[in-house]
Amino acid sequence: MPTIKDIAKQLGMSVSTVSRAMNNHPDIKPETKRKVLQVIEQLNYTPSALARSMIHRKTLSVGLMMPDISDPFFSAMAQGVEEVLSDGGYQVVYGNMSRRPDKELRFLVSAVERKMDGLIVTPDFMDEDFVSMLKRLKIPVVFLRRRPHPELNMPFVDVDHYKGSCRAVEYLLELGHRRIGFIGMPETSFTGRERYRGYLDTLKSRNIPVAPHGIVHAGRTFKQGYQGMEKLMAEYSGMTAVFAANDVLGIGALEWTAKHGLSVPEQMSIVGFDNLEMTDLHWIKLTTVAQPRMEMGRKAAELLMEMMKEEKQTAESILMDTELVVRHTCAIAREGIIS
Amino acid sequence: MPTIKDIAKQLGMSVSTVSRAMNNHPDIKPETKRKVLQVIEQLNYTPSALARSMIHRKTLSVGLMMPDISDPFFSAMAQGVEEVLSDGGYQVVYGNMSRRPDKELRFLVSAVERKMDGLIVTPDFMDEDFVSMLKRLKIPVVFLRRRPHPELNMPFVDVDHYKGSCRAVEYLLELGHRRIGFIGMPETSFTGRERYRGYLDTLKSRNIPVAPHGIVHAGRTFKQGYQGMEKLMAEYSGMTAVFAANDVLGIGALEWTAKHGLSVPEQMSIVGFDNLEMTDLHWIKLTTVAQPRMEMGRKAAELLMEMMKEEKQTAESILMDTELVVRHTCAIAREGIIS
DNA sequence: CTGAAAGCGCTTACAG
DNA sequence: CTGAAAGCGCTTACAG
Repeated sequence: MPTIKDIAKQLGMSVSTVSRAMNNHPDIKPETKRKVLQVIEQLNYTPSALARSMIHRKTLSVGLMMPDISDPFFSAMAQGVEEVLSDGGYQVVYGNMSRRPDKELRFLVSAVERKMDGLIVTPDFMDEDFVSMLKRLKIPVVFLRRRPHPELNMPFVDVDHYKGSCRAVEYLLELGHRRIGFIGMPETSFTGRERYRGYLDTLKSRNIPVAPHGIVHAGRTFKQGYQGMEKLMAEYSGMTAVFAANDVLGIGALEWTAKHGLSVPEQMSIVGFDNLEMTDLHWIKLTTVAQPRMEMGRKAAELLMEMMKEEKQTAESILMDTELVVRHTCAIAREGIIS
Repeated sequence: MPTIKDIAKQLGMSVSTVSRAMNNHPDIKPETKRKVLQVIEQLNYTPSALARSMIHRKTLSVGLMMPDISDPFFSAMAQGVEEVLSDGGYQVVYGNMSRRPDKELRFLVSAVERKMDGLIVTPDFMDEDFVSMLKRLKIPVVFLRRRPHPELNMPFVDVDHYKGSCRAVEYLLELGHRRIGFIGMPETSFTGRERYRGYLDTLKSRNIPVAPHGIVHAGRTFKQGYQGMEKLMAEYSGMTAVFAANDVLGIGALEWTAKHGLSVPEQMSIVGFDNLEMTDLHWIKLTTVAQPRMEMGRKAAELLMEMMKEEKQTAESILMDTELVVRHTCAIAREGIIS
């Protein structure tokens, strides 16, 4: 690969002149510039971004830390991030954490070694090491679909899980349901807790008793949703509706009803959360709460670009709204208001 | 951020000594090394990968060009790539092409500017510019789920679409089907053509006439699969089975049967291709052809690492096998052998 | 074992 | 307008 020296030698000029020609500096004779550009073209020369980065003290690269890119939820966000960043001239260096804490740390180290200009992170483990590592980072960081540790003065972009969850439960209440079961994600996750809180608070605000037997913290898989539904059916008598804290659980619950001949929505209403692609399949048509996935990624990227441009370490967080997507898994409660 | 000079100054040593201490060079007094490491720790110094890369002439980064990361098919491959590369000490710089030719070109330019050590590419557009750009690249490149242009002496990792497709059609033949419809992807794609060829050749090899009305080149979406099925049902009389060239089309076809009360597999057998997650859903259970998605990504990464290590520009391509996954959408032809 | 010097491929004041 | 020189943050022969 030719270097700037080769170009200069070929032309019998100094490297400074060649440099000026490529960076369209005003102090250069048009004729000279033309000649330089021609030789550059001819020799197929591409300037080294490494050398430039050393001088300019920026690399035009940003790191994107994702738990699991093969999860459609994250890949949509990643796409949003990539689109706006690449339009802004940045390269995204993507790291798949496979939900392992050591990889998260390693990624941060790599980010400082490689002098990345900014970071968008969706960490699963915010332990001490991670937080302290982040604290001494000198570059802008935005959290995506995660909330930063309180000690970290960093912005986030997320959806209002609590509000979305309240809306889902309200919808069931509007349909006349009173005995509403809950199939939740692990309580260890922030998201899981927020959605659970929405369920609880909405029932309480309407003075509807919360039934301990109506709540199961199942997990994240189809199977766990299925088992959760099974448990609720066995233990929560009179239940006419279920709020599943995410679509995968909701679909698992639907599988249970399909296998056991319980008709949805006639005998059982079900609402999910996330609006995954597959919820719109003909056989599923799950009523659910949509999150603007790609849009979140975009917003995070825009926020980061702004921070990088203005060299700010923080900015206003963005809490986005969810939307209830009504499909075919909910109906008016047959027994009317039982209370 | 401190530099190596700061460390040296702090210790009253030369930068060479500091450098030797970090790179565990043998020519250094253990005591000195200890001191250096201590100050490094204390000042929280991280050496610049940029500076190192300039000297070593490698960046330990590789580019990954993907058409659309939000497609579960590609995201699984990307994950496989990322896993082995990051274990090998490489950073993957991921580029989402959004199926746009200009982005593909830009990505290649960026790869040479940034001195990436290697490239894994899944291009959608292999036009002249792209090929000539690739031809003058001095770094190893492996094609993933794509075949390189014949002028390019580069290896690929892909699945044998033709064979997989033959197997699917053979399976239907074994079940006694003779009038087998085909819902295909666009003929412009290599994959689409290969799978089509498998269908054609298998029928021919059994001396089964190929019915022009039994073939529709639908597209890639659920809707196009649905419409494709509709067309076949209207035009290809006596059809008892359908081979859909990918799962999305197959599911679209299934939606048609479900809506029109045609029972599967009793009245109609359907086989897909890809083994997407959702094909295993309770309501779908589509018999299909599985590709080792993550494994393909892994293999491509391993191939590339080998090429980078041995500074070879090419290597043996890898053609992986598919596997027929039998689920619930196929049954023995009711009419038996019509022929 | 340690330090001074050259060099990786550029850019940018500073002279002229 | 152009060139020589210094410098970005490192590593690596080369002396000593």
